[in-house]
Amino acid sequence: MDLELVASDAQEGKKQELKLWLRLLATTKLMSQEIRRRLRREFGATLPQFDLLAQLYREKDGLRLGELSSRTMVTNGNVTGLVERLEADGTILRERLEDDKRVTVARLTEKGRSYFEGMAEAHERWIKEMMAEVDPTVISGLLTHVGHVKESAQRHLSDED
Amino acid sequence: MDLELVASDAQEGKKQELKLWLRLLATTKLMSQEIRRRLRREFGATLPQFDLLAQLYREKDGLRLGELSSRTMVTNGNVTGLVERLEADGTILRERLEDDKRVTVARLTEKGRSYFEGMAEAHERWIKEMMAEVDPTVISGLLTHVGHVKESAQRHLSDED
DNA sequence: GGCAATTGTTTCAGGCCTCAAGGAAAGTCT
DNA sequence: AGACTTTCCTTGAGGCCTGAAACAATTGCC
Repeated sequence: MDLELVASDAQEGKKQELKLWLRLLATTKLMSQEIRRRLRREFGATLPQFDLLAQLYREKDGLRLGELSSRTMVTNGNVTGLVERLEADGTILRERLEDDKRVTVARLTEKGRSYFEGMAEAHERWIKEMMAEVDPTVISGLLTHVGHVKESAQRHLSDED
Repeated sequence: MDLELVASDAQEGKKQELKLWLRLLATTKLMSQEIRRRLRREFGATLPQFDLLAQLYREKDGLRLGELSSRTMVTNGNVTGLVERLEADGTILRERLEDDKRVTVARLTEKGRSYFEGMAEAHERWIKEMMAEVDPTVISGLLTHVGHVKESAQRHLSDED
């Protein structure tokens, strides 16, 4: 094609990032609303709870609240409340360390363990169902490219961490 | 490579959708936390407010709350509160229609208009900055492929709409 | 016209979320 | 030891979010 088209492409391309961002946002919002709805209906759970339980599931010895907070990208203050509610209905428990009485460790109970397994199985099924019409090649392409976006974003945060 | 590898690839591929989902979620969470932080610091605004204002910006005659709700993917009840707060600090105003007194229309004020323009300019800059290290080709590939994911998800919701 | 169903918004309870400020335990410095 | 600083968690105010129930105005049906 000619220079004119290249030029207009370049201009058109200027807002590509913004469009991508809006589309990413809309897509994850759509999907998480659906997941939320189903978690609620079928398990009486919320997405943040599911997320938190998933972290505890793979750590038999439990995690300190601070670790939980950074792994789930949820603020400390918020973890406190989440953990309180989950402890109240017996899916996890919480105890202070003897060595260092500042830290609290949360751990899945047996009940919590099997409860989570049921949810995880359903959750994975739902995701596959929602992405059913997307070509597997496209999926793995997205996996690496979304990874690039994440890494780029990570390097451009206000304060480093 | 041989059959074994193909087979193991196929097995490996089984959780690709789940991985992609988690990565999408983590990426948008990371980016929106950053955007939120900056909107707050530099404009005293929140992301949902920005989103809502963006919709009103392109509709000079305003929008009914129901329209706002579906365009921003925010529930009706939530729109009520958002609109109340935005009206309180004078960026939008709200009025009932004469023809149909059930409907309320929200519209940007002049103040709101220029306030939003400032934010929008910064917002776009931030997005480009965060995606700076991603190849433009990759960006446009993502744009279409994330679109596929969205469409697929849209066709697999519990209740149709 | 009068009653029922529908549409558009608000209200409410419960949970999520952030930032900022508080308190308690452990480490550090002199 | 006593005072400073840091680490880990909790609290509190303000806002976002959902689903369900309440209300009000409009439309449809007889």
